[in-house]
Amino acid sequence: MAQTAVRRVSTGERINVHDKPGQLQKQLANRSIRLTRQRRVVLQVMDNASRHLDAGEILERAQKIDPQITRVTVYRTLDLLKHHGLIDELDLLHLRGHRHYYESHGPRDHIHVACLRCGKVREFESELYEQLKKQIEQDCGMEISVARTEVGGYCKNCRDSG
Amino acid sequence: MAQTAVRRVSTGERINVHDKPGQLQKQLANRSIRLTRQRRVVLQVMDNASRHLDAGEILERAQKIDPQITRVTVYRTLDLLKHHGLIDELDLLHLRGHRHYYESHGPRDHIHVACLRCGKVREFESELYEQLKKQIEQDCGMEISVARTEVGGYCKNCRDSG
DNA sequence: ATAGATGCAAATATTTTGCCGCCAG
DNA sequence: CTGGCGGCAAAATATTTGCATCTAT
Repeated sequence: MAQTAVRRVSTGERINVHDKPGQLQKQLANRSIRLTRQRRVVLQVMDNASRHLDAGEILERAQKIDPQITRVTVYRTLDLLKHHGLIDELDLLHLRGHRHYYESHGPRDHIHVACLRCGKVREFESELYEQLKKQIEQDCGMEISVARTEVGGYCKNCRDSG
Repeated sequence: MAQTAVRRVSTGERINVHDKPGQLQKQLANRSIRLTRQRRVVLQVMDNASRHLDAGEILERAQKIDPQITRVTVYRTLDLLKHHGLIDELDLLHLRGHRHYYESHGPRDHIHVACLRCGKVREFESELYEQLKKQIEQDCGMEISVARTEVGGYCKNCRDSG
């Protein structure tokens, strides 16, 4: 059996830690991308998010910090970050409609495991997953730059109570 | 135009292993779900599709068979099929905007491997993937009912020519 | 006969675009 | 200074819903 790591939050520099000053912000600076006031705010929201947010939620939080930020800017910034591979875009199997969710891209890929009944989403890392990606690279002659896995099912709790 | 839609597999990999037409129709009948004229058409389109279609494309094809079918019915039917686990919903990493694509759910899960440059999508099956899902079920106490993996990268061809 | 489907139109939701003034570098 | 960025409004897409009517079973 391969080694497993469930919900590991301390592999090196996992993000989403309030105390750490903008991991994302640094990344952008490194790439000499213009850092505007609005971008700073969106980055801050992403860096501090402890769960997956959709564009609307990101806008909400951003406006609490700086009410001037508009929806359009949020979309444009998300697009920027996405194209630089700094955030991932998920839809969590469309559990709650056709929204898209965003999370800052950690150092290691993880799988999103969602309960179709209670909606809880759990993150899962596995050596097996890394192996699978290597296999794909070899067998398909591919250089993988993004990988996304989303799994839906019923958690123990929901099976018992329903 | 006749309904001679032959299943062409562009990636060299086998796609829908259910060679018999009307696999979906049967499934619905088995579940004693009302089979209307419109549903038959949408099912036929899905069964004969050789590539992933979005809602608009499904509507187009359906209307070629029966012009009376409306967009709304397509959405409602897709929803029905989705909730019965008979089709999968993908977004192919939003390679071409935020559309959603649908494919009839074969007997075995496969991974979608897309080239971010040329856009070619290949399907990939692996025992490793099956193991990974088992691992998730065990470690998370989950009963998995849907699993979706989409991978993006650059294929050999594009790396060489780019 | 009747629960459930469809069609139509309109409402929602979500994301993108054109244009112009403004600001970070 | 200046080219990229943000704001505004409106457009383009995408999806859902209310309601009257029709139909598969």
